[in-house]
Amino acid sequence: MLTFTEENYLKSIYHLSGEGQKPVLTTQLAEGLDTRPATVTDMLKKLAAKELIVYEKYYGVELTRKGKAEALTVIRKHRLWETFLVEKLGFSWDEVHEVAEQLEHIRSPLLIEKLDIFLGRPKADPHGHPIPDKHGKLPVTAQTPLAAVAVQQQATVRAVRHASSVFLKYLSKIGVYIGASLQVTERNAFDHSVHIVIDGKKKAFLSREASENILVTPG
Amino acid sequence: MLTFTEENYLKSIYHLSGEGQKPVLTTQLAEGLDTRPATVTDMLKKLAAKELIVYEKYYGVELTRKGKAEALTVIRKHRLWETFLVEKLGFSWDEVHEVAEQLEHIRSPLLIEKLDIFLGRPKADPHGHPIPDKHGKLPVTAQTPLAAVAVQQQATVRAVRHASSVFLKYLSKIGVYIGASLQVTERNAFDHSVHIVIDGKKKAFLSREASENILVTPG
DNA sequence: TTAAAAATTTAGAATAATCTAAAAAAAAAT
DNA sequence: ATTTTTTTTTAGATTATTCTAAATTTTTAA
Repeated sequence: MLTFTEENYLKSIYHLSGEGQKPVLTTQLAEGLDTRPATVTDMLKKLAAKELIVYEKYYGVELTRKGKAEALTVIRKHRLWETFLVEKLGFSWDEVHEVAEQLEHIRSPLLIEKLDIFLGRPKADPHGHPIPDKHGKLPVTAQTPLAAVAVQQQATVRAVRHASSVFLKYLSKIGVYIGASLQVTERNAFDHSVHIVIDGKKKAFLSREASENILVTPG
Repeated sequence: MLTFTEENYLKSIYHLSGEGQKPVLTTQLAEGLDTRPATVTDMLKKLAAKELIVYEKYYGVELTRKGKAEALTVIRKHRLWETFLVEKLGFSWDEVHEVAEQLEHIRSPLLIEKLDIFLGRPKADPHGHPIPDKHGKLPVTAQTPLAAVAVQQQATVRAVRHASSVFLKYLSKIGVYIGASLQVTERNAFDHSVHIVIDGKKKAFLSREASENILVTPG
């Protein structure tokens, strides 16, 4: 059985590797987990001994099939709890992360199954992030950043990339939400900032950085 | 800030002392927390240093005002979560304890407040145990064990004393539940076992031990 | 009231997770 | 192709929780 710390390492490795594509470096993990590289090295040895990761000294770390499955279970729990907090308890999307970081470690397969049913087997959390099913399968989605949408094109908001509290609060303030219909009315050639119209009514201005972090589908 | 272990000690001291009446002994705690007396002694020193308990060597331990407040917060969370699991997720009353033991340690006053509202500010959990309000105040109830109810008297089930899984399953099987109307039709003078009628329909037989653990109000 | 039994504490050690400082390896730059 | 810089690992400690075994204190019983 894994400790909370071990689960956090696996989750962090999963995210930093880009769903398990590229190897993750010690310093990246130290940064992401707000700890020291030496601490990370110690933990990597432990996770490798448990066959949850493949760890090659000085090179980096990758998840094994087993490690990836554990990571996806934690991510599933995190996203289901976030959905619960917003849909049922009335949290706003910028308030849920810290609480879900705690709830994701609760151990009870029955609880997660019942929660999933209670929520209507949601496919995505309040930030639009896909919820893995109980076998760790992720729904595939073809989303593009708003930054890549051509002027005059219509698009629907599906997710946000980095769900930091300040970014989410900012989006709420200007009227951007999951499901909103956006049209890019103008793109500044100099800094790639854009003017948008939300739901055919509200106008807003977004920096390139902001538009990179809003994921949409055409139409 | 308290660790999970510290919270469990405070909760255990609260329960074993009978809501803070009598001092609790080292061995009692070791028994209740499934650990060794030596371990308990170590932790008691730590809790005393934090002024959560008054600890007198060889004599026993009592909660301070601060310790009692912490214990009641954990108990509040435990009972709210149990209520959620039964009322919203469809758990049965014998399945909730272990999960609530984990959930009770989640730290978020906002979460607890929102959960309390979502559940309609319940006064008791699925076992009939009173839920302290956010200030640690417990609703007072005048409940008596079924063992003390006279023959032919009518009574309503309000709570169970020891909510062990086997006992709860057994009660469900014979048809006893919180809110059920009971009548004691016969009491055996030898072993104090009783015959009861549930809701004027179902008949059942209960040992003295079982009837000691069912709490009722007259009528 | 003294001896035996039970309960409790102390001493010393183990495991997990963390740290700082020093050493070693890899990458970047001259 | 060296030297310098950066990254990573190792070595050695620290804190929290737990344990066993030995010592001590309290309680019970002869």
